[in-house]
Amino acid sequence: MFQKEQQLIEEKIKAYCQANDIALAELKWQPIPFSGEWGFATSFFQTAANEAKLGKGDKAPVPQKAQGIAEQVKDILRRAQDGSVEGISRIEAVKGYLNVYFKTSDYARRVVDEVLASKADFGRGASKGERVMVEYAQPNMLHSFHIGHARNTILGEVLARLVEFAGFETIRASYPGDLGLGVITVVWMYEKFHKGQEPQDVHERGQWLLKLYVEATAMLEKKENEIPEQTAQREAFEAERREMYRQWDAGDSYVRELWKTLREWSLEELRDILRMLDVKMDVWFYESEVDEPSKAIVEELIARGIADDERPQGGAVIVKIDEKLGLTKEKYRTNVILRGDGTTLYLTKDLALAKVKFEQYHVDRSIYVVDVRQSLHLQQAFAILKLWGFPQAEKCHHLGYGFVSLPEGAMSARRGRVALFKEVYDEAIKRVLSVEAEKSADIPANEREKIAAQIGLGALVYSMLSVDNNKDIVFDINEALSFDGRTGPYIQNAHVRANSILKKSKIEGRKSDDLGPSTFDYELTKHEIELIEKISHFPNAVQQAAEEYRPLVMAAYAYDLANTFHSFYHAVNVLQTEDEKVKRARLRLVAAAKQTIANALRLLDIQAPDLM
RNA sequence: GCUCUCGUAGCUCAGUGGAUUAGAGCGCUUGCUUGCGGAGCAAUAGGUCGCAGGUUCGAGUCCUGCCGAGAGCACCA
Repeated sequence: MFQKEQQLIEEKIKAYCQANDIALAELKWQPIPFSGEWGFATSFFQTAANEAKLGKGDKAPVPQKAQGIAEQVKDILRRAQDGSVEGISRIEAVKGYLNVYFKTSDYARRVVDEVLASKADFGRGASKGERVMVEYAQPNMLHSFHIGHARNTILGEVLARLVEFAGFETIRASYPGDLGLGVITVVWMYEKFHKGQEPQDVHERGQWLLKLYVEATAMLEKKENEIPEQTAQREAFEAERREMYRQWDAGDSYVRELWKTLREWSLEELRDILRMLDVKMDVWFYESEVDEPSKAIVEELIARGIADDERPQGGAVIVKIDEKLGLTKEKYRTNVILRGDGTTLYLTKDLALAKVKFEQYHVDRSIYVVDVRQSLHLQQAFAILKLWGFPQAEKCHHLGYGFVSLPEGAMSARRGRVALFKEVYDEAIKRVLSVEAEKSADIPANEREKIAAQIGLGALVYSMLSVDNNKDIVFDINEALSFDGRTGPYIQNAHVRANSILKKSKIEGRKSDDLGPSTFDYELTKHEIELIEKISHFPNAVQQAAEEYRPLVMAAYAYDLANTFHSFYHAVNVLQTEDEKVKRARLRLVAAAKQTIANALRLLDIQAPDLM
């Protein structure tokens, strides 16, 4: 926000150092980390170290030398300052740092004016001229959507929002796993034992499919002390399931139709959950549609000498990745891209899909939001893409996320030991409603349900985002749905309070939103200053989160901002401010804070209600 | 055996080269509502940043080794 001033000063420092033969190191600017005044700072430690290495000047320790340089620079800037850098109040040299302070009123006005002028676009980055595809939401079909899938989907969506807002053209892609033996198992169970029994509600039906899977798994699993009849029964079922899978593979129309119907039920549930999470996919890649075309790329890779066909020797089609890359130490190893029987694998399909992403969607960067345990597979895929000659392979990125388990142990779809997203969601609403009944009796009942969903989801979503993506999570519903402390509702509450002040100020006589210009030409309190400072960092937080592909950066920022607002709220009573001019300025500051909190929450895929 | 991730307060986690004093939340202790909403604020207590070396003017942050935890390693996804 203050690049112009920074650049001007930087030029003067460079000119001075050049004239005085000082080996200036790169200037890294940062905000001055003390509250009370604003400005930017840079240190001269590296420069002093450079000087020391060259044996110039006295033998003073580096910190002392740095301080000396900072003082020289300060003097030269002060002398040149008259009118040359507008908005700068003073410059000082402290502990090897050069601190450049802004004029308080100018700084405050510029920050608040910019937020209120840009509104929902405050913090949006300039176009980067690159297209990014984020692939996420790849649940296995017919197994219902659990809390682990929710972590995936939330991370993916927030990442998509971040890169989009930071300035990348963004494509959201879902890749549901709609084939395989696990899927057919449910079809078989349905056809044999449950045809026509399905519930009508979208979510009940989706969850019911998971129950069929659990039932089938129990039926097909070898038990201890089986009597011969049981063994025979089990083996007969197993044979039926395998036969159905074979028929599906052969394109049998009856099995295909059944499969299509169940698959659609499962997709309906997925689409509704995405709607609940406010996720709008641009592209759907179904595993079943990628399967057949992916076989063609195997031939291409063999022809190019990247893959080795060992089928004549009774093997499979493999890629010796390390060898082809000329690596001596094992890193990517060797992997199979086509089974001996000619059927495809996960890797086969991912390679084919990557080709589609590059050639049909022209993506420059490709992000995969996938469980960390698949890290090696994705690294292998990226390495093969590189061998294949795709320059975009360098900009493929695996955003891995840690395993989500339950306090009682790992989730297991086949055992039915899962925390279903919809069930957690319903529980969240229930809990918020009970809090609402106590704290927000004045909110009309029909509004409460909607707000409860926003707050409940806010808690759940934030709990998924406030832990670094590569960390495992033990999903404890009481922690995830906590409303106190470092949580989604805490941030939402800051938004509600800001809104409450603005609303009340209008009721008390103000006609419109227009508060006139901001004039911060009074002595600002510490809390006002900290709030303005925090708001001004939002654009940087957006860029950092997007560049590092780390939703956590934004989650942490949003909490910080809310925390600063809550402190301000308690320390400064806006509506009771006597001086009209000061009151107006403070109201504009509150409006700017509300806007920035709303923008941050939007990036986190969390609603910002006006009441709660 | 090899590869990757991680080890920071009682617990759950931020912080990945520079500033007085390593930060939050939960839990503990104590204050604050006849004040814009207490889903809040303020204060107190709690840390040899796994261990040992090294690089650097400067290391929780980078490198090496060790210890400990988890994950992955060719026809599953």
